[in-house]
Amino acid sequence: MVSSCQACAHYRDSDWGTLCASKAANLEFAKRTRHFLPGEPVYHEGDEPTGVYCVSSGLVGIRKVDTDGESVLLRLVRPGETFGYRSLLTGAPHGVSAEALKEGDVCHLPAAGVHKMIADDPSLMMAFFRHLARDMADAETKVLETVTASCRVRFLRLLVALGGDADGAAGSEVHLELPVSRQDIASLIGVRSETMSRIIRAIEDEGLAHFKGRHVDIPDCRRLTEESQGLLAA
Amino acid sequence: MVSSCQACAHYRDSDWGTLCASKAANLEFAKRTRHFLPGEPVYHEGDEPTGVYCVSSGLVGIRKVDTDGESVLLRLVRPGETFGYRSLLTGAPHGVSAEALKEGDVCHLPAAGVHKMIADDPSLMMAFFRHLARDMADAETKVLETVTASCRVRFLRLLVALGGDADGAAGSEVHLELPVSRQDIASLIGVRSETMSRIIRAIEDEGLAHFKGRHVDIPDCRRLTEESQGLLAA
DNA sequence: GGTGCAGGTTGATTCAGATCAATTTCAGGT
DNA sequence: ACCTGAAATTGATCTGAATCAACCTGCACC
Repeated sequence: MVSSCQACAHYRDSDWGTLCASKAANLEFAKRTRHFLPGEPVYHEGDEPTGVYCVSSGLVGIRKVDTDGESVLLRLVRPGETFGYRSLLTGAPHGVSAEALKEGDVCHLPAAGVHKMIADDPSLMMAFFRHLARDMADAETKVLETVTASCRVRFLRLLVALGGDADGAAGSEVHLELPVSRQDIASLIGVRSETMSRIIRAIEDEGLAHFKGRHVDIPDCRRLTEESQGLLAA
Repeated sequence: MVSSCQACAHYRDSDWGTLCASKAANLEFAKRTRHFLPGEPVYHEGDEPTGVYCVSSGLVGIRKVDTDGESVLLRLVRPGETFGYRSLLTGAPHGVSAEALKEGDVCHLPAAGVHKMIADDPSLMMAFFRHLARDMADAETKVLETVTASCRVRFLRLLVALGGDADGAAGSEVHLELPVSRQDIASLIGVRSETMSRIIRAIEDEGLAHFKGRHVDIPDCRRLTEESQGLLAA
């Protein structure tokens, strides 16, 4: 039942993409794939690292919880993406928790194999560094936005980000799917779910986008992008 | 006028501490130390990386600016700490800016030398990874706090962090020095300077701490720590 | 078909912190 | 000492988002 990592659709641009085939053999060794249902935890904050994880299918969320139970969804981990490598490589307990947000498969690569591969091929360490650097840049942007931008703008920016590389042609229509529940979207931009409802209502009323379940229709992609830059002019 | 890095008081627990002496010789080679006055920029967001920097004395601030000019002080870089390595190693332009917050010296180590040292000794790469991992953990904590904690609590936590490893003995008195202006402290916790004034006033009135310029006296360290955990009970 | 329940919506109200505006304090320069 | 400009304080007011409280869904399960 174990499918090869190298056969994975995302293999080439994953963190493992630069490993030469012979060394990548370690990937398969001792790999364990487990099926997760929405809400199931992969690991908790404070757990000791046992290896790294790679999303095969579905969606994983990285969450951090405050002392008083309040939590924020820090980021999403998509298929092909590796996570949990930070704690493994520093040896510190996990500082965040990971949970399945959608049903899917997550692979677990035990510590020993990962350490061996890193020793064999320094490019892997570099790949993890790059990955972490990208996440760090996102985190920094998030801190800035949380402090300076209104929740409306933060949500619009999220939509633009989810819309991906849609060309910015004026009037171009884009369609996208929210990857998670509205509650989780709210947690992702750091607002209450009630507020999330209201934001969506307002955007709907303005005709900026149309929401139906997790379905989003954006009639004018350009206009959305402009508004997401912040509403300076009245 | 160039003093040796290995003679630096912070050398051993810096990112360079694990380099063996012979390899560390590259550190001195081509190193340039420059004096900075408060407010002077080290590099700007968008600049191409030219090497890494190490704070010899003084204090450096890492800042990120929004499209509309609003900015946040993301973190402080203290003497002995290296910064700017992220962009150098990923090859991407700087995503944040760095500026001197206090007068002092900052060393610049050109790209070539750094790459050579990393090639010679993989432990250096690992040290940078650890450093980045720590910063990432801090950034994640900051995101969570900004969303869930009041600005009062955020400030108290900053005080506790600045107080460092003061033992938690009840009633223990601690004295500390704010490293930067109140404006910058405000920017660090993501509030307006007016709000900062009011927070300090309130804390002063409660007798939690006494402020005089950058001088802070904390009569009961334990109490401060408790309050910084969030004010659950009324 | 109900029944339970998580996910989502809507309204009324409150409140933390921003904003606007006016001073006051303080450090540096001449 | 005096002048100047930046840093800090203070007050009045406004507002975005949280909070509290119902009330709708749709959908899994008996």
